[in-house]
Amino acid sequence: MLIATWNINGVKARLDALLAWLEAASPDIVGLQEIKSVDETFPRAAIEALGYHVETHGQKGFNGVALLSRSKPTSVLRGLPGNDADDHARYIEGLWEIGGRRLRVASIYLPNGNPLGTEKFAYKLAWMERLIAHAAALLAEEDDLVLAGDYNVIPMPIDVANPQAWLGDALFQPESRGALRRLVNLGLADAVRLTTDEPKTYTFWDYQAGAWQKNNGIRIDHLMISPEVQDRLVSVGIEKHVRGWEKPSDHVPVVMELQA
DNA sequence: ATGACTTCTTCGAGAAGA
Repeated sequence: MLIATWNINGVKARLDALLAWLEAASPDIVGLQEIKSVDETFPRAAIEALGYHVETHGQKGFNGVALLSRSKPTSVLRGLPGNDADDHARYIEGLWEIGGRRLRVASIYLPNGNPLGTEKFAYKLAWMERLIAHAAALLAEEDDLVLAGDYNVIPMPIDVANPQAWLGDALFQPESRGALRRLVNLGLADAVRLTTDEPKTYTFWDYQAGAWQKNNGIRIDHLMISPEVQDRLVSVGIEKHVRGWEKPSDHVPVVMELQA
């Protein structure tokens, strides 16, 4: 079974790339972020034609997350619990019952948080606290759990080509990294780092200043997995070649294989 | 370097991203 995450940076601008990647990689469950679409205009028909069920949590203009899956989820949660006043579409969670097991997969678009010293950074940190609280509740269920998404956090210096350049950025602040560690310390694991300690392992390259050509990247898209899923982990791959496609997203998919 | 790109708003320049 293949589970993936991809910040697609606009599902309508990226539809051809999405369809091509779904056909090539044939994932079973995909969490998308930054669909930049409302639910009504999400291009679901073209995706359904490839055999996927589509669940969206959209928003006008920016943000927005979705779950694509070979089988229909038995339930779906839209929005991260813990603050009814938060109207950003950044969280969708599905529950599947497959082969007698219960599997939860969330698609997460964690706030960017820049610039520092503004309410945007406070919102990021508060959102991370809500995510930690919700993850703790989910882990207590002891079902298979995957928190997949664009975390907008660089975990460690090894995960960035030029650490010095990010010292003043919300993605690399001690508070952001500490909150990510506290999420992991609940019992989740970063699937990429369970399988490789290779440096220069990135998931995002800026459109600007030739970042892709220079491999000036960062690793911010993560598959965070519960102990039950860790036990079934076979392999993890970063679909780096997708960044070289025509009209690419600035992020690439991250995929893991689990034992059936 | 308040830059550089890119998408979305919706037809033009601004917001947002990372």
